[in-house]
Amino acid sequence: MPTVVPRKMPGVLELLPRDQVAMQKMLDTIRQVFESFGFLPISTPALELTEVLLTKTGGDTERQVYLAQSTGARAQGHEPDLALRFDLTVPLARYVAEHEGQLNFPFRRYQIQPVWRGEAPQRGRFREFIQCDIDVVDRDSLSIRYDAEMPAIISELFTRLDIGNFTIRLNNRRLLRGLLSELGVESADLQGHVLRELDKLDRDGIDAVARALAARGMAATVVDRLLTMAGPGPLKGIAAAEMLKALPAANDAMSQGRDELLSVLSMIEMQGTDPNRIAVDLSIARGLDYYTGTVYETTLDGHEELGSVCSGGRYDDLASLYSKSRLPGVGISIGFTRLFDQLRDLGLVGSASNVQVLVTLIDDDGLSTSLALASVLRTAGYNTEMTMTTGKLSRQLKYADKAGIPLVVIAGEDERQRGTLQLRNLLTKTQVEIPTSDLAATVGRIL
RNA sequence: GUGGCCGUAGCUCAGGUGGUUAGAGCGCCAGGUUGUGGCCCUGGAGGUCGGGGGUUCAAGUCCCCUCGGUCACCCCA
Repeated sequence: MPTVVPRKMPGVLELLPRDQVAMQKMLDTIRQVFESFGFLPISTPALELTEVLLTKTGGDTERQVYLAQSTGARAQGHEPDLALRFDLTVPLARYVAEHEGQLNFPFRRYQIQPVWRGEAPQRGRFREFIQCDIDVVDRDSLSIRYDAEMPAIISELFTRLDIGNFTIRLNNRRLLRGLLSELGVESADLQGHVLRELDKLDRDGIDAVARALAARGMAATVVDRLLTMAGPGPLKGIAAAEMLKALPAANDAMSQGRDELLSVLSMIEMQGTDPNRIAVDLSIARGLDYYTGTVYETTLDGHEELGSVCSGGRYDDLASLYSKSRLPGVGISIGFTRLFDQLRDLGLVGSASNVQVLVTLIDDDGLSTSLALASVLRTAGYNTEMTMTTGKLSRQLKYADKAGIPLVVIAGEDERQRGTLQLRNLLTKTQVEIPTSDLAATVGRIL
């Protein structure tokens, strides 16, 4: 009698095989696009030393990190010295600093791995989820041109994923900081709060944000000027450039940020990226404050409520905690698990088997024939499953149907005497009798 | 970390004011004559009503505690 209820920790996504196939296809597409832009794969261990991972003791981050230790260490009363990675950026920083001497700069890496966060799980919030990250990291300085490459990658990626139209929103944190300091919002703490409120313009509307800012102690006139400049929403093409040029260059940060954004826009145009996919939106800020320049967010048109599905930005120094070298970079990240889960809810991902053919077994005398046919199909490159025990044909067909296997091979006594087989297509409900020697070629024609 | 809602078969849920052997749909299994699936028909398996305590002649139904799930906020992917 079972005594343990089979259940898993909340906040993890576990799929049935047909959905898992769809997920892997999506991951394959992402990887192919990353590689097509010349990014190299790396993989880091799930567990990092706590002294490495938890150096930036951000209060919230620390609260969400899963600590780990061996049972032996625990029995001896030691504090956990290991922790599960909560993102891919900190491990990248450690990786680059550790292997700096052997890497080829500018270093372009992609990384597709799970991360863990001890959150209160809710819809779209997971404790274990896959991130797909790319970053370009260089020593001393990194050209602004790399900032323009990111939207090209995002655009190619979401076009290939074929899940509808999307908008890549750009902003520049330097510009925002300059704007805030021009408005007298100087403290980094207050700036952080203001940027987070600005980020909510989309969701909460201008009035709610104005009230929230006023509650932070900002004067009404300042709030008004801020929302006038940052609040016109996403602007595309000429309108975006004109809006930027009309901004007052009140300080160095503002003019530098604005120039960076303008040059990114001009590079994007040169690359031939679809201009309808690109918008400038001065309200996006990204929560993380290690971004220093360009920032990106991507939303799916018509599904803005999902939030950003691909975000990133430019940072001044990736690994200041681990290395004396100055390592500026720019990168983007896809919260893949959330994206996949939401797309599945919206019915935007398919579900299929990766098994292409089922070879049935009608009677034991046909065992060697069926085994040979399955072998022929596999040699020809088709994913083939074979039924190993005889059973009613109706059951074998039902099995294939339920499993999502499109083709079924039937070779009973009659067919064997004729040197033929039945090839049934479950999708079209059609069936042809063909010579056994034609099997691979016929399957190839159908699939 | 703060606050709201919910816990009855594998899943989604019914079960007025407490009262005989707790139900439905879907799913699952087996049949509907010998080798053709998704439809239909018949039959079957499956629940100590999250757990513990209390009130009562009697509790899935009322009260308390506890565990679990879920949503919003915070923060984020």
